[in-house]
Amino acid sequence: MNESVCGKLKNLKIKGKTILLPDFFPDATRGVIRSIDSRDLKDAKINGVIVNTYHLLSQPGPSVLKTLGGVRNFMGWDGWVVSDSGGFQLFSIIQKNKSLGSITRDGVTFHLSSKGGRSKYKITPEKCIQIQFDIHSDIMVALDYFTPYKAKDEDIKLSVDLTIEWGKRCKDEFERQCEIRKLKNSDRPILFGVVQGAHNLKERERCAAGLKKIGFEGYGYGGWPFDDEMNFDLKLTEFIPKLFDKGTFLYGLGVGNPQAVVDSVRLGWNIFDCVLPTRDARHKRLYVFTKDPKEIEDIFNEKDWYEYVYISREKHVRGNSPISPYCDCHACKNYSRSYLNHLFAIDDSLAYRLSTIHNLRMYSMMMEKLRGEI
RNA sequence: CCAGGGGUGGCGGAGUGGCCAAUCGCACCAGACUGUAAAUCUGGCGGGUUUAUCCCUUCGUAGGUUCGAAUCCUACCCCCUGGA
Repeated sequence: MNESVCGKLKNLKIKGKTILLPDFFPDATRGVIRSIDSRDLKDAKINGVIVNTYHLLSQPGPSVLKTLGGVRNFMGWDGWVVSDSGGFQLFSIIQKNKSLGSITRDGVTFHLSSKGGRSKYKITPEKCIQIQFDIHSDIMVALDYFTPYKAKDEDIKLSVDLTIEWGKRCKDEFERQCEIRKLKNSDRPILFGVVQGAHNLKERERCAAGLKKIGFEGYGYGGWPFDDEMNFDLKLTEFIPKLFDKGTFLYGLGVGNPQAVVDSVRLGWNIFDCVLPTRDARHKRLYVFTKDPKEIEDIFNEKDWYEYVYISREKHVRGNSPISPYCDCHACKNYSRSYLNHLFAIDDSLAYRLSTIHNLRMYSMMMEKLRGEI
């Protein structure tokens, strides 16, 4: 374990409350963790969620969120809320289909609403921050320019240039909004910048330096954190924290599967979000510890401490045991594998709910383990 | 008993002389999913091997026609729908 970066940041104070670190916040992209509600989230010991600025801009729209007093009120959630800038999906979708939008120095224009229709949206760095204030999130993300892993050098350079430029505009707008809203220091959300640069370490370094100069309260892992073989890129994950002072708040955007989260915590990252546990749940892939997490002595150095259960397999039709004997989630406490298998077989939405609750509880237990609570 | 329709791989259901070991769907098996265009997608799914526009067995049963039959003919068995 790298003691110089690991474990330095034990908590983060925002708006007078404290986030215990590390933690994992699942993706409530559109203001909901698909198939479950805020109470389920709380019961699964989830402390925070990340919502998406672009998706919420598209629906329900900032004025609705403003009227409702922010997304927390809107979704009946009293935990932490991170708002992602929307950069990632905009860029990744435009890269898949160029007709869906365009990118200029001023911002991103996009022609697809979350309804599937063809409304037009333009997100500039300023607008991105304004909407995040309407969302009323605790942690905000500066608009960044995403590049895929295999990006060409010139694209990487452009992405770093614009990520820094937009970062500055976001930061300025952030300060302006705090002023307009007369937020005291204890009421302010925090804003972090995103380190781009793809696989190019020099560009990563340049991006980190540019962002540091602007001065954010944290920094995110941008881009696609995988190597050529689609393995989680540990080299990059280790490299980026070294570009910042010890104790800097670091956010692993889109990270990751359980092993990637554990590895990233070891390397100094503090908060994570990823669609995997919730999407996998809906896709019938459940996560289970291979032994009681209390008995995992050193999760950073152990292997095979978790595995998948493909719950719709025929072998679970008569499975009288819970998904996991080491799990205290609503699904494991009250239902058998057999029942869950049945719910999937008949396509009942309860299958998605119970599976999602379970996978999220697995993640929250993993985080408890990483915080040394169990 | 008469008339009509039909029996195809675990199931449903295409195919109606060669390109058929047989479209497709379901089920089943093995996977993928990483700041959510995703309750989605990929591959396998008769057997064998020298892995190939190869061999064997298979489209109710038994014969037949044909260079060649799931496909045509005959008989038989079974199912469905009307009628006595």
